[in-house]
Amino acid sequence: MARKSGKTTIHDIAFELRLNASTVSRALANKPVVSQKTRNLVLAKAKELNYRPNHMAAALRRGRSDILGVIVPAIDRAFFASVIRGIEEKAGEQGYHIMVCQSYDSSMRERTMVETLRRVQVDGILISVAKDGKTDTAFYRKLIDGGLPVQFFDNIPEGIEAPAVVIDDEKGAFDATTHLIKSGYRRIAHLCGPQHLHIYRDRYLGYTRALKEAGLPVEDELIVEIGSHFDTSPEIFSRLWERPNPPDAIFSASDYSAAVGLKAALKLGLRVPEDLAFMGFSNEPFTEIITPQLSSVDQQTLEMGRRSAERLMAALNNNSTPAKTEPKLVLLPKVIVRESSS
Amino acid sequence: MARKSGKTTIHDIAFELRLNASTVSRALANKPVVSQKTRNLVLAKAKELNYRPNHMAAALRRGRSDILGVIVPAIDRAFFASVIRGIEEKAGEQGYHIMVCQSYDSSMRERTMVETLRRVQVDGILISVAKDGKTDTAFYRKLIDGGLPVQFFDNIPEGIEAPAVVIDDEKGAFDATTHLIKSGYRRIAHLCGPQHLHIYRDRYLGYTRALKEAGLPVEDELIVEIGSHFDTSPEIFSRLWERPNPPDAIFSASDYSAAVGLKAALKLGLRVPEDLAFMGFSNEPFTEIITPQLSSVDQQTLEMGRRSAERLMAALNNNSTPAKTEPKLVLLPKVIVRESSS
DNA sequence: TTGTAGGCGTTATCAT
DNA sequence: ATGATAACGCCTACAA
Repeated sequence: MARKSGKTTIHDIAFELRLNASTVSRALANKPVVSQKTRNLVLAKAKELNYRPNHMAAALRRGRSDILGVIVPAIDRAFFASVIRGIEEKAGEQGYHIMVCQSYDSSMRERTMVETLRRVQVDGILISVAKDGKTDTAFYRKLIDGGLPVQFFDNIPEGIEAPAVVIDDEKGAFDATTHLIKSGYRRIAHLCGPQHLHIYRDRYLGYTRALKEAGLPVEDELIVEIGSHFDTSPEIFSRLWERPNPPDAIFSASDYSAAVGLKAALKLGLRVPEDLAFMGFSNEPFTEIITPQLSSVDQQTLEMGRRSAERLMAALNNNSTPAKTEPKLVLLPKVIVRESSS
Repeated sequence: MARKSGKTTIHDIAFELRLNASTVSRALANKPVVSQKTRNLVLAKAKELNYRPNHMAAALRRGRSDILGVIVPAIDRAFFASVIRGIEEKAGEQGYHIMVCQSYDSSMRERTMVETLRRVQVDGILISVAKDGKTDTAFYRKLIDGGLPVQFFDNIPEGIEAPAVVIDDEKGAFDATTHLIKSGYRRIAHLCGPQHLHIYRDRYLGYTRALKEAGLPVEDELIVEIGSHFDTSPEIFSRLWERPNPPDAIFSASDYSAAVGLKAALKLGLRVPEDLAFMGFSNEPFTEIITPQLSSVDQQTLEMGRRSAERLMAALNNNSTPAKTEPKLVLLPKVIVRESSS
């Protein structure tokens, strides 16, 4: 039994062994100085008393918490859930814990969360920036200059030198569009996301570059902007289809919009992919499940999480800003060809 | 400027104001004793020095961390991602943080995670138990008796009195099956999950009860066990279909298996739901997106997360074991009728 | 209303 | 190889 009623501390162990707390601390920390005999005694007594180290006390003393903060717009979006999994995996391997927050795509809330995480003394923060277009670049610049290790991923603040892990949206879109062209499609429409976000702009650029490199015209009337990632109004599709010269393929910046379009097409009696091909973006879990399966662009979410965590932790160990030399790591997306564009 | 180079502490504020740290502490904590004048001074200086409270230090002193541990099999499964969102929402509202861990459905790892979370001094733990059938009931009994507030949700350990939030799987299955019966289907097959898990056993029981109450026979050959939640081998479906007297509806304990079966049915030229109806379980995001849309049973995931968090925090505030009086909260699932069973 | 002092549990720096 | 002591930053009796 420990002396007091509460939890066992190193003092309890020391007391019972007629040792000093510091010796116990050293023994537990496996410092080479302590004698083998003492170490065994301590270890045995620790087990006997059901000792459980108080991580917070140690953290306070050492000045590091071994906790990483993670801020994403929403935990329950497949993309982020997967990235977080990757982060947790890698963090766990190195004895770090993660504390997850949601910004709900509000930049203001995001800043609040950053402050909150700092109070909790996280050693560093991983952020996928809120997509409300109100990112305060100055805030993040100050943050980084202030010495807090920050690692961005996915959607990153523009005009700022900061470590980041992103995927090459431009190349993903380029590859996807090129695949459609090589499959024989010529009038390829594009459902593009809000252009104030670089990820959607890049997808748009990849799309147009693919057309140009293939000698195909870029036609404005084949390009439709969708409200958001989750814009699923069938009207978008019909607007395209009711044109005199409709497209023979659709490359959407979002799997959701692609799926809705696909459904609308089937309802009209069109054959997919013979009459109309579809290509989405994100490789959402449902793409394999719908009929026909939706071709898409995989964003390497697990990898993104893993690499982000690795880089942040490396920076913490080197006691330097993350990846000062090569601040931005660009992952290569992968076109997954399925039934909708075979 | 703070005295030393590092972060500002209440001592820095006190020093500059020729006050004592305890006064600063009280002012910051909004204790009524401090004079308005002093409070204002402190607040102003705090802002000026960019003071940020060290939550860990306070936690160490007060003996509570305001951190809740969460253990789930996998963060990136839609079900858990959604529950976690609910937890984070509610926790955040009351100033709690969450620390998320994955058990990867290994009971051993789960126990390790519990230990790890305790070291970090979480105030309580929320757990959805690993589904490898190796749950160590004694471990959890000791845990709870030891005074650590634990709140289970979803998959809970059997044979143990512990606070839990679950959904009524039996009723969900009953309602789903009854819906099929009322829609005119008579030979309803069931794809059931591993029966050593109570959630799947309950679904099976609900299914059989519905048949019995409707005066329909329970036919063993219409019941097929699938390997896991994600078992998606089309053979399962064909095995059912190749019988002399095939089913006219399928109630699956998993949306994934239902979707695969649905796809196989369409490939065979069957009309859904005219020739064969489908009903899944879980209301996965993809159910709305596939064609035809899959009917399913919603599990109130967000609500489950919210209520779990609420109950745990209530227990923490009352300084009592969570919901001693009504340990198990049962949420009601909801049948969502879509095209596959209209 | 404010100051003093002690301690939360650990670790790091001395000294022995 | 071990012990004594101080400190991490905060909170809270108790005293003034």
